[in-house]
Amino acid sequence: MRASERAYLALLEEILEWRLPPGTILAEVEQSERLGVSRTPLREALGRLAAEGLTAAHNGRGVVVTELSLDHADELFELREALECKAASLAARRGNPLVFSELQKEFSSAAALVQGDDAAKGNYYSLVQRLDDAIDQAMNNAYLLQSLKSLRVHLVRMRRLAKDNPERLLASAMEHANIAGAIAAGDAQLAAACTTVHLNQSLNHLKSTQHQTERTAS
Amino acid sequence: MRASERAYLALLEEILEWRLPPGTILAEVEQSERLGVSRTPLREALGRLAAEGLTAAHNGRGVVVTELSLDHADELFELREALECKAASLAARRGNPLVFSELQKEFSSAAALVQGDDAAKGNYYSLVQRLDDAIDQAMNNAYLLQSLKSLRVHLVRMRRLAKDNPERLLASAMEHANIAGAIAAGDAQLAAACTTVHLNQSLNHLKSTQHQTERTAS
DNA sequence: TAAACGACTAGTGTATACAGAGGGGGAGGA
DNA sequence: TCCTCCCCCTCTGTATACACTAGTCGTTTA
Repeated sequence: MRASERAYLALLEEILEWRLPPGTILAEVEQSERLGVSRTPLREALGRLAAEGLTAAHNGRGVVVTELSLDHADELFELREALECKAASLAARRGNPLVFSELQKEFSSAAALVQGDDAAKGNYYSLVQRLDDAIDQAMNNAYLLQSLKSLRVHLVRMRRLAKDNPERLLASAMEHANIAGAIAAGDAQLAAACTTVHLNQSLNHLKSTQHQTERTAS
Repeated sequence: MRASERAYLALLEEILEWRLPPGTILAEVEQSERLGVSRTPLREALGRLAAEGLTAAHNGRGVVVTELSLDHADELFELREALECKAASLAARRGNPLVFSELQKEFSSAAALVQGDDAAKGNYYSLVQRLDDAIDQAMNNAYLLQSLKSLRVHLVRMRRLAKDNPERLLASAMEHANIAGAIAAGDAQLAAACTTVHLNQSLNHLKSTQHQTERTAS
Protein backbone atom coordinates (compact mmCIF):
# COMPACT_ATOMS: atom_id res chain seq x y z
CA MET A 1 0.00 0.00 0.00
CA ARG A 2 1.19 3.51 -0.71
CA ALA A 3 2.65 5.53 2.16
CA SER A 4 0.16 8.35 1.57
CA GLU A 5 -2.70 5.87 1.82
CA ARG A 6 -1.38 4.43 5.07
CA ALA A 7 -0.96 7.90 6.56
CA TYR A 8 -4.46 8.90 5.44
CA LEU A 9 -6.12 5.80 6.88
CA ALA A 10 -4.20 6.10 10.15
CA LEU A 11 -5.11 9.75 10.65
CA LEU A 12 -8.70 9.15 9.55
CA GLU A 13 -9.16 6.37 12.08
CA GLU A 14 -7.61 8.41 14.85
CA ILE A 15 -9.81 11.40 14.14
CA LEU A 16 -13.00 9.30 13.87
CA GLU A 17 -12.21 7.56 17.16
CA TRP A 18 -11.47 10.86 18.90
CA ARG A 19 -7.91 9.83 19.70
CA LEU A 20 -7.11 13.05 17.85
CA PRO A 21 -9.77 15.32 19.38
CA PRO A 22 -10.94 18.59 17.78
CA GLY A 23 -8.39 21.34 18.08
CA THR A 24 -5.40 19.00 17.82
CA ILE A 25 -2.65 20.60 15.75
CA LEU A 26 -1.23 18.28 13.13
CA ALA A 27 2.29 19.51 12.39
CA GLU A 28 3.83 17.98 9.28
CA VAL A 29 7.22 16.96 10.66
CA GLU A 30 5.78 15.65 13.93
CA GLN A 31 3.11 13.52 12.23
CA SER A 32 5.39 12.26 9.47
CA GLU A 33 7.86 11.01 12.06
CA ARG A 34 5.12 9.48 14.19
CA LEU A 35 3.56 7.64 11.25
CA GLY A 36 6.87 6.66 9.69
CA VAL A 37 6.37 8.35 6.33
CA SER A 38 8.05 11.39 4.85
CA ARG A 39 6.43 14.77 4.60
CA THR A 40 5.36 14.43 0.96
CA PRO A 41 2.86 11.56 1.37
CA LEU A 42 1.79 13.01 4.72
CA ARG A 43 0.87 16.29 3.05
CA GLU A 44 -1.24 14.35 0.57
CA ALA A 45 -3.03 12.65 3.46
CA LEU A 46 -3.65 15.98 5.19
CA GLY A 47 -4.98 17.39 1.94
CA ARG A 48 -7.52 14.59 1.64
CA LEU A 49 -8.61 15.08 5.23
CA ALA A 50 -9.03 18.79 4.65
CA ALA A 51 -11.12 18.15 1.52
CA GLU A 52 -13.50 16.08 3.65
CA GLY A 53 -13.74 18.82 6.24
CA LEU A 54 -12.04 16.84 9.00
CA THR A 55 -9.15 19.24 9.24
CA ALA A 56 -8.81 22.93 8.46
CA ALA A 57 -5.85 25.19 7.76
CA HIS A 58 -4.50 26.76 10.91
CA ASN A 59 -3.26 30.16 9.75
CA GLY A 60 -0.38 28.78 7.75
CA ARG A 61 0.80 26.89 10.82
CA GLY A 62 -0.17 23.31 10.04
CA VAL A 63 -3.75 22.09 10.20
CA VAL A 64 -6.07 21.48 13.12
CA VAL A 65 -8.72 18.81 13.58
CA THR A 66 -12.04 20.59 13.06
CA GLU A 67 -14.49 21.11 15.86
CA LEU A 68 -17.40 18.70 16.17
CA SER A 69 -19.90 18.56 18.97
CA LEU A 70 -23.59 17.94 19.47
CA ASP A 71 -24.03 21.62 18.65
CA HIS A 72 -23.38 20.62 15.02
CA ALA A 73 -25.97 17.83 15.11
CA ASP A 74 -28.84 20.00 13.88
CA GLU A 75 -26.90 21.20 10.84
CA LEU A 76 -25.59 17.74 10.08
CA PHE A 77 -29.04 16.17 10.30
CA GLU A 78 -30.54 18.84 8.05
CA LEU A 79 -28.12 17.79 5.32
CA ARG A 80 -28.69 14.15 6.20
CA GLU A 81 -32.44 14.52 5.79
CA ALA A 82 -32.04 16.15 2.39
CA LEU A 83 -29.72 13.43 1.10
CA GLU A 84 -31.19 10.32 2.69
CA CYS A 85 -34.81 11.18 1.90
CA LYS A 86 -33.84 11.68 -1.70
CA ALA A 87 -31.86 8.44 -1.66
CA ALA A 88 -34.79 6.51 -0.19
CA SER A 89 -37.18 8.00 -2.76
CA LEU A 90 -34.95 7.03 -5.65
CA ALA A 91 -34.38 3.56 -4.23
CA ALA A 92 -38.14 3.10 -3.97
CA ARG A 93 -38.48 3.92 -7.64
CA ARG A 94 -35.51 1.92 -8.91
CA GLY A 95 -34.64 -0.75 -6.38
CA ASN A 96 -35.30 -4.44 -6.56
CA PRO A 97 -38.34 -5.01 -4.25
CA LEU A 98 -37.14 -8.48 -3.30
CA VAL A 99 -33.91 -7.18 -1.82
CA PHE A 100 -35.70 -4.65 0.36
CA SER A 101 -38.54 -6.90 1.51
CA GLU A 102 -35.88 -9.35 2.64
CA LEU A 103 -34.14 -6.56 4.56
CA GLN A 104 -37.48 -5.52 6.03
CA LYS A 105 -37.98 -9.04 7.40
CA GLU A 106 -34.52 -9.04 8.95
CA PHE A 107 -35.14 -5.71 10.65
CA SER A 108 -38.53 -6.86 11.90
CA SER A 109 -36.91 -9.84 13.61
CA ALA A 110 -33.95 -7.86 14.91
CA ALA A 111 -35.26 -7.59 18.46
CA ALA A 112 -33.00 -10.45 19.51
CA LEU A 113 -29.98 -8.70 18.06
CA VAL A 114 -30.36 -5.32 19.71
CA GLN A 115 -30.92 -6.83 23.15
CA GLY A 116 -28.05 -9.29 22.92
CA ASP A 117 -24.37 -8.95 23.67
CA ASP A 118 -21.83 -6.86 21.78
CA ALA A 119 -21.43 -9.47 19.05
CA ALA A 120 -25.17 -9.43 18.42
CA LYS A 121 -25.13 -5.65 18.33
CA GLY A 122 -22.33 -5.88 15.80
CA ASN A 123 -24.60 -8.00 13.66
CA TYR A 124 -27.29 -5.36 13.94
CA TYR A 125 -24.95 -2.57 12.89
CA SER A 126 -23.82 -4.60 9.88
CA LEU A 127 -27.49 -5.10 8.99
CA VAL A 128 -27.95 -1.31 9.02
CA GLN A 129 -24.93 -1.03 6.77
CA ARG A 130 -26.38 -3.59 4.38
CA LEU A 131 -29.53 -1.47 4.08
CA ASP A 132 -27.40 1.61 3.40
CA ASP A 133 -25.45 -0.30 0.78
CA ALA A 134 -28.63 -1.59 -0.85
CA ILE A 135 -30.03 1.95 -1.04
CA ASP A 136 -26.73 3.26 -2.41
CA GLN A 137 -26.82 0.69 -5.16
CA ALA A 138 -30.53 1.03 -5.90
CA MET A 139 -30.61 4.81 -6.20
CA ASN A 140 -28.01 4.56 -8.98
CA ASN A 141 -26.72 8.10 -8.66
CA ALA A 142 -22.97 8.69 -8.43
CA TYR A 143 -23.25 12.35 -7.43
CA LEU A 144 -25.71 11.68 -4.63
CA LEU A 145 -23.55 8.78 -3.49
CA GLN A 146 -20.48 10.97 -3.26
CA SER A 147 -22.32 13.52 -1.13
CA LEU A 148 -23.67 10.77 1.11
CA LYS A 149 -20.22 9.28 1.64
CA SER A 150 -18.83 12.67 2.54
CA LEU A 151 -21.68 13.13 5.03
CA ARG A 152 -21.19 9.74 6.63
CA VAL A 153 -17.62 10.53 7.64
CA HIS A 154 -18.95 13.25 9.90
CA LEU A 155 -21.73 11.02 11.18
CA VAL A 156 -19.24 8.34 12.18
CA ARG A 157 -17.30 10.91 14.15
CA MET A 158 -20.47 12.16 15.84
CA ARG A 159 -21.63 8.66 16.74
CA ARG A 160 -19.00 8.57 19.47
CA LEU A 161 -20.93 11.32 21.25
CA ALA A 162 -24.05 9.18 21.58
CA LYS A 163 -24.75 6.25 23.83
CA ASP A 164 -27.13 3.72 22.32
CA ASN A 165 -29.45 1.88 24.64
CA PRO A 166 -31.53 -1.23 23.88
CA GLU A 167 -34.82 0.70 23.78
CA ARG A 168 -33.52 3.14 21.19
CA LEU A 169 -31.97 0.34 19.10
CA LEU A 170 -35.24 -1.58 19.11
CA ALA A 171 -37.16 1.50 17.97
CA SER A 172 -34.45 2.16 15.39
CA ALA A 173 -34.84 -1.36 14.03
CA MET A 174 -38.58 -0.81 13.59
CA GLU A 175 -37.94 2.49 11.80
CA HIS A 176 -35.45 0.82 9.49
CA ALA A 177 -37.97 -1.94 8.81
CA ASN A 178 -40.49 0.73 7.80
CA ILE A 179 -38.01 2.34 5.44
CA ALA A 180 -37.12 -0.97 3.82
CA GLY A 181 -40.81 -1.84 3.54
CA ALA A 182 -41.67 1.44 1.85
CA ILE A 183 -38.84 0.97 -0.65
CA ALA A 184 -39.93 -2.61 -1.30
CA ALA A 185 -43.45 -1.32 -1.96
CA GLY A 186 -42.05 1.19 -4.45
CA ASP A 187 -43.63 4.06 -2.52
CA ALA A 188 -41.20 6.96 -2.88
CA GLN A 189 -43.19 9.41 -0.77
CA LEU A 190 -43.60 6.90 2.05
CA ALA A 191 -39.92 5.97 1.94
CA ALA A 192 -38.98 9.64 2.31
CA ALA A 193 -41.45 10.08 5.14
CA CYS A 194 -40.16 7.02 6.99
CA THR A 195 -36.62 8.34 6.60
CA THR A 196 -37.66 11.72 7.98
CA VAL A 197 -39.24 10.02 10.98
CA HIS A 198 -36.18 7.88 11.60
CA LEU A 199 -33.78 10.81 11.39
CA ASN A 200 -35.85 12.95 13.71
CA GLN A 201 -36.03 10.14 16.25
CA SER A 202 -32.28 9.61 15.98
CA LEU A 203 -31.59 13.30 16.44
CA ASN A 204 -33.89 13.51 19.45
CA HIS A 205 -32.16 10.52 21.02
CA LEU A 206 -28.78 12.11 20.33
CA LYS A 207 -29.84 15.31 22.05
CA SER A 208 -31.34 13.47 25.01
CA THR A 209 -28.01 11.77 25.66
CA GLN A 210 -26.47 15.22 25.70
CA HIS A 211 -28.79 16.25 28.52
CA GLN A 212 -27.94 13.09 30.42
CA THR A 213 -24.24 13.77 29.96
CA GLU A 214 -24.65 17.31 31.22
CA ARG A 215 -26.56 16.12 34.27
CA THR A 216 -23.95 13.43 34.93
CA ALA A 217 -21.15 15.94 34.62
CA SER A 218 -22.75 18.47 36.92
CA MET B 1 -0.19 33.26 -4.21
CA ARG B 2 1.08 29.75 -3.63
CA ALA B 3 2.18 27.72 -6.62
CA SER B 4 -0.25 24.91 -5.77
CA GLU B 5 -3.12 27.41 -5.67
CA ARG B 6 -2.16 28.85 -9.06
CA ALA B 7 -1.95 25.37 -10.58
CA TYR B 8 -5.29 24.40 -9.07
CA LEU B 9 -7.09 27.52 -10.30
CA ALA B 10 -5.57 27.21 -13.77
CA LEU B 11 -6.56 23.56 -14.16
CA LEU B 12 -10.00 24.18 -12.65
CA GLU B 13 -10.72 26.98 -15.11
CA GLU B 14 -9.53 24.94 -18.06
CA ILE B 15 -11.67 21.97 -17.07
CA LEU B 16 -14.77 24.10 -16.43
CA GLU B 17 -14.36 25.83 -19.78
CA TRP B 18 -13.85 22.53 -21.59
CA ARG B 19 -10.40 23.53 -22.82
CA LEU B 20 -9.42 20.30 -21.08
CA PRO B 21 -12.25 18.05 -22.28
CA PRO B 22 -13.29 14.80 -20.57
CA GLY B 23 -10.78 12.03 -21.14
CA THR B 24 -7.76 14.34 -21.24
CA ILE B 25 -4.82 12.72 -19.50
CA LEU B 26 -3.06 15.02 -17.06
CA ALA B 27 0.50 13.76 -16.75
CA GLU B 28 2.41 15.27 -13.85
CA VAL B 29 5.62 16.21 -15.62
CA GLU B 30 3.83 17.57 -18.69
CA GLN B 31 1.39 19.71 -16.69
CA SER B 32 3.98 20.96 -14.22
CA GLU B 33 6.17 22.16 -17.09
CA ARG B 34 3.20 23.73 -18.87
CA LEU B 35 2.00 25.59 -15.77
CA GLY B 36 5.48 26.55 -14.61
CA VAL B 37 5.37 24.86 -11.22
CA SER B 38 7.20 21.82 -9.93
CA ARG B 39 5.57 18.44 -9.48
CA THR B 40 4.94 18.80 -5.75
CA PRO B 41 2.42 21.68 -5.87
CA LEU B 42 0.97 20.23 -9.08
CA ARG B 43 0.24 16.97 -7.30
CA GLU B 44 -1.56 18.90 -4.61
CA ALA B 45 -3.66 20.64 -7.25
CA LEU B 46 -4.51 17.32 -8.91
CA GLY B 47 -5.47 15.92 -5.53
CA ARG B 48 -7.92 18.73 -4.92
CA LEU B 49 -9.44 18.27 -8.38
CA ALA B 50 -9.82 14.54 -7.74
CA ALA B 51 -11.52 15.21 -4.39
CA GLU B 52 -14.11 17.30 -6.23
CA GLY B 53 -14.70 14.57 -8.77
CA LEU B 54 -13.31 16.56 -11.70
CA THR B 55 -10.48 14.12 -12.29
CA ALA B 56 -10.08 10.43 -11.56
CA ALA B 57 -7.08 8.16 -11.17
CA HIS B 58 -6.07 6.59 -14.45
CA ASN B 59 -4.77 3.19 -13.37
CA GLY B 60 -1.72 4.59 -11.65
CA ARG B 61 -0.81 6.38 -14.85
CA GLY B 62 -1.69 9.98 -14.10
CA VAL B 63 -5.24 11.24 -13.87
CA VAL B 64 -7.89 11.86 -16.48
CA VAL B 65 -10.56 14.54 -16.64
CA THR B 66 -13.82 12.80 -15.73
CA GLU B 67 -16.60 12.31 -18.24
CA LEU B 68 -19.50 14.75 -18.21
CA SER B 69 -22.31 14.91 -20.69
CA LEU B 70 -26.01 15.55 -20.75
CA ASP B 71 -26.37 11.87 -19.86
CA HIS B 72 -25.30 12.89 -16.35
CA ALA B 73 -27.86 15.70 -16.14
CA ASP B 74 -30.58 13.54 -14.57
CA GLU B 75 -28.30 12.34 -11.79
CA LEU B 76 -26.89 15.79 -11.20
CA PHE B 77 -30.32 17.37 -11.00
CA GLU B 78 -31.56 14.73 -8.57
CA LEU B 79 -28.82 15.76 -6.17
CA ARG B 80 -29.49 19.39 -6.98
CA GLU B 81 -33.15 19.06 -6.11
CA ALA B 82 -32.35 17.41 -2.78
CA LEU B 83 -29.88 20.11 -1.78
CA GLU B 84 -31.50 23.23 -3.21
CA CYS B 85 -35.01 22.41 -1.97
CA LYS B 86 -33.61 21.92 1.51
CA ALA B 87 -31.63 25.13 1.19
CA ALA B 88 -34.70 27.08 0.08
CA SER B 89 -36.77 25.62 2.93
CA LEU B 90 -34.20 26.57 5.53
CA ALA B 91 -33.78 30.03 4.04
CA ALA B 92 -37.54 30.54 4.23
CA ARG B 93 -37.44 29.72 7.93
CA ARG B 94 -34.32 31.70 8.82
CA GLY B 95 -33.74 34.37 6.19
CA ASN B 96 -34.37 38.06 6.45
CA PRO B 97 -37.65 38.65 4.51
CA LEU B 98 -36.56 42.11 3.42
CA VAL B 99 -33.53 40.76 1.56
CA PHE B 100 -35.60 38.27 -0.39
CA SER B 101 -38.54 40.52 -1.17
CA GLU B 102 -36.01 42.95 -2.63
CA LEU B 103 -34.55 40.15 -4.75
CA GLN B 104 -38.05 39.13 -5.80
CA LYS B 105 -38.69 42.65 -7.10
CA GLU B 106 -35.44 42.63 -9.06
CA PHE B 107 -36.28 39.30 -10.67
CA SER B 108 -39.79 40.48 -11.49
CA SER B 109 -38.36 43.43 -13.38
CA ALA B 110 -35.61 41.42 -15.05
CA ALA B 111 -37.36 41.15 -18.41
CA ALA B 112 -35.22 43.98 -19.74
CA LEU B 113 -32.04 42.23 -18.67
CA VAL B 114 -32.65 38.86 -20.24
CA GLN B 115 -33.61 40.35 -23.59
CA GLY B 116 -30.71 42.79 -23.72
CA ASP B 117 -27.14 42.44 -24.89
CA ASP B 118 -24.42 40.33 -23.32
CA ALA B 119 -23.68 42.95 -20.66
CA ALA B 120 -27.34 42.93 -19.62
CA LYS B 121 -27.28 39.14 -19.49
CA GLY B 122 -24.20 39.35 -17.31
CA ASN B 123 -26.19 41.51 -14.93
CA TYR B 124 -28.90 38.87 -14.89
CA TYR B 125 -26.46 36.06 -14.11
CA SER B 126 -24.97 38.11 -11.27
CA LEU B 127 -28.50 38.62 -9.95
CA VAL B 128 -28.98 34.85 -9.90
CA GLN B 129 -25.71 34.54 -8.03
CA ARG B 130 -26.86 37.13 -5.50
CA LEU B 131 -29.96 35.03 -4.82
CA ASP B 132 -27.79 31.93 -4.37
CA ASP B 133 -25.51 33.83 -2.01
CA ALA B 134 -28.46 35.14 -0.03
CA ILE B 135 -29.84 31.61 0.35
CA ASP B 136 -26.41 30.27 1.32
CA GLN B 137 -26.17 32.85 4.05
CA ALA B 138 -29.76 32.55 5.23
CA MET B 139 -29.82 28.76 5.55
CA ASN B 140 -26.91 29.01 8.01
CA ASN B 141 -25.67 25.44 7.55
CA ALA B 142 -22.00 24.82 6.87
CA TYR B 143 -22.42 21.16 5.90
CA LEU B 144 -25.19 21.86 3.41
CA LEU B 145 -23.17 24.75 2.03
CA GLN B 146 -20.16 22.52 1.44
CA SER B 147 -22.26 19.99 -0.46
CA LEU B 148 -23.84 22.75 -2.52
CA LYS B 149 -20.47 24.21 -3.45
CA SER B 150 -19.23 20.80 -4.52
CA LEU B 151 -22.36 20.35 -6.65
CA ARG B 152 -22.05 23.75 -8.29
CA VAL B 153 -18.63 22.93 -9.71
CA HIS B 154 -20.23 20.20 -11.80
CA LEU B 155 -23.14 22.48 -12.74
CA VAL B 156 -20.75 25.12 -14.03
CA ARG B 157 -19.09 22.53 -16.22
CA MET B 158 -22.43 21.32 -17.51
CA ARG B 159 -23.66 24.83 -18.27
CA ARG B 160 -21.39 24.88 -21.30
CA LEU B 161 -23.54 22.16 -22.82
CA ALA B 162 -26.67 24.31 -22.79
CA LYS B 163 -27.63 27.23 -24.95
CA ASP B 164 -29.81 29.75 -23.19
CA ASN B 165 -32.39 31.62 -25.21
CA PRO B 166 -34.35 34.75 -24.20
CA GLU B 167 -37.61 32.84 -23.73
CA ARG B 168 -36.01 30.40 -21.29
CA LEU B 169 -34.22 33.19 -19.43
CA LEU B 170 -37.46 35.12 -19.05
CA ALA B 171 -39.24 32.07 -17.66
CA SER B 172 -36.24 31.41 -15.44
CA ALA B 173 -36.44 34.93 -14.06
CA MET B 174 -40.09 34.40 -13.15
CA GLU B 175 -39.27 31.12 -11.45
CA HIS B 176 -36.51 32.78 -9.45
CA ALA B 177 -38.92 35.56 -8.48
CA ASN B 178 -41.30 32.90 -7.16
CA ILE B 179 -38.55 31.27 -5.12
CA ALA B 180 -37.46 34.59 -3.63
CA GLY B 181 -41.08 35.47 -2.91
CA ALA B 182 -41.74 32.21 -1.10
CA ILE B 183 -38.63 32.66 1.02
CA ALA B 184 -39.60 36.26 1.78
CA ALA B 185 -43.03 34.99 2.88
CA GLY B 186 -41.36 32.48 5.17
CA ASP B 187 -43.18 29.61 3.47
CA ALA B 188 -40.73 26.69 3.54
CA GLN B 189 -42.97 24.26 1.68
CA LEU B 190 -43.71 26.75 -1.07
CA ALA B 191 -40.05 27.65 -1.41
CA ALA B 192 -39.18 23.99 -1.88
CA ALA B 193 -41.99 23.55 -4.40
CA CYS B 194 -40.91 26.60 -6.40
CA THR B 195 -37.37 25.26 -6.44
CA THR B 196 -38.58 21.88 -7.67
CA VAL B 197 -40.50 23.58 -10.47
CA HIS B 198 -37.52 25.70 -11.45
CA LEU B 199 -35.13 22.76 -11.52
CA ASN B 200 -37.48 20.62 -13.58
CA GLN B 201 -37.94 23.43 -16.08
CA SER B 202 -34.20 23.95 -16.28
CA LEU B 203 -33.59 20.25 -16.79
CA ASN B 204 -36.23 20.04 -19.50
CA HIS B 205 -34.69 23.00 -21.28
CA LEU B 206 -31.26 21.41 -21.00
CA LYS B 207 -32.53 18.21 -22.56
CA SER B 208 -34.38 20.03 -25.33
CA THR B 209 -31.14 21.72 -26.39
CA GLN B 210 -29.64 18.25 -26.60
CA HIS B 211 -32.31 17.23 -29.11
CA GLN B 212 -31.66 20.37 -31.12
CA THR B 213 -27.95 19.64 -31.11
CA GLU B 214 -28.53 16.09 -32.28
CA ARG B 215 -30.81 17.26 -35.07
CA THR B 216 -28.30 19.92 -36.07
CA ALA B 217 -25.49 17.40 -36.09
CA SER B 218 -27.40 14.83 -38.12
C1' DT C 1 4.14 -16.48 -38.45
C1' DA C 2 2.67 -15.93 -33.89
C1' DA C 3 3.43 -15.85 -29.14
C1' DA C 4 6.19 -15.18 -25.18
C1' DC C 5 9.91 -13.29 -22.66
C1' DG C 6 13.08 -9.71 -21.57
C1' DA C 7 14.91 -5.15 -21.62
C1' DC C 8 14.31 -0.32 -21.91
C1' DT C 9 11.73 3.78 -21.11
C1' DA C 10 8.53 6.80 -19.17
C1' DG C 11 6.09 8.28 -15.44
C1' DT C 12 4.53 7.98 -10.68
C1' DG C 13 5.60 7.63 -5.54
C1' DT C 14 8.72 9.00 -1.97
C1' DA C 15 12.48 11.26 0.36
C1' DT C 16 15.12 15.13 1.27
C1' DA C 17 17.24 19.60 0.82
C1' DC C 18 16.54 24.47 0.65
C1' DA C 19 14.27 28.88 1.01
C1' DG C 20 10.96 32.00 2.85
C1' DA C 21 7.68 33.46 6.21
C1' DG C 22 5.77 33.98 10.61
C1' DG C 23 5.82 33.74 15.50
C1' DG C 24 8.03 33.75 19.89
C1' DG C 25 11.41 35.17 23.00
C1' DG C 26 14.86 38.15 24.67
C1' DA C 27 16.85 42.53 25.27
C1' DG C 28 16.73 47.39 25.50
C1' DG C 29 14.48 51.69 26.23
C1' DA C 30 10.83 54.49 28.24
C1' DT D 1 8.04 47.22 35.19
C1' DC D 2 6.02 47.19 30.80
C1' DC D 3 6.10 47.77 25.99
C1' DT D 4 8.30 47.50 21.66
C1' DC D 5 11.51 46.02 18.34
C1' DC D 6 14.65 42.86 16.43
C1' DC D 7 16.65 38.47 15.84
C1' DC D 8 16.44 33.64 15.68
C1' DC D 9 14.19 29.42 15.20
C1' DT D 10 10.84 26.46 13.56
C1' DC D 11 7.60 25.12 10.32
C1' DT D 12 5.55 25.31 5.83
C1' DG D 13 5.98 25.58 0.67
C1' DT D 14 8.67 24.23 -3.23
C1' DA D 15 12.12 21.96 -5.98
C1' DT D 16 14.65 18.10 -7.21
C1' DA D 17 16.76 13.62 -7.03
C1' DC D 18 16.09 8.75 -6.70
C1' DA D 19 13.65 4.38 -6.80
C1' DC D 20 10.15 1.39 -8.34
C1' DT D 21 6.57 -0.11 -11.33
C1' DA D 22 4.14 -0.77 -15.44
C1' DG D 23 3.88 -0.62 -20.28
C1' DT D 24 5.71 -1.18 -24.79
C1' DC D 25 8.69 -2.75 -28.26
C1' DG D 26 11.87 -5.90 -30.12
C1' DT D 27 13.84 -10.34 -30.48
C1' DT D 28 13.86 -15.20 -30.20
C1' DT D 29 11.80 -19.65 -30.25
C1' DA D 30 8.29 -22.94 -31.26
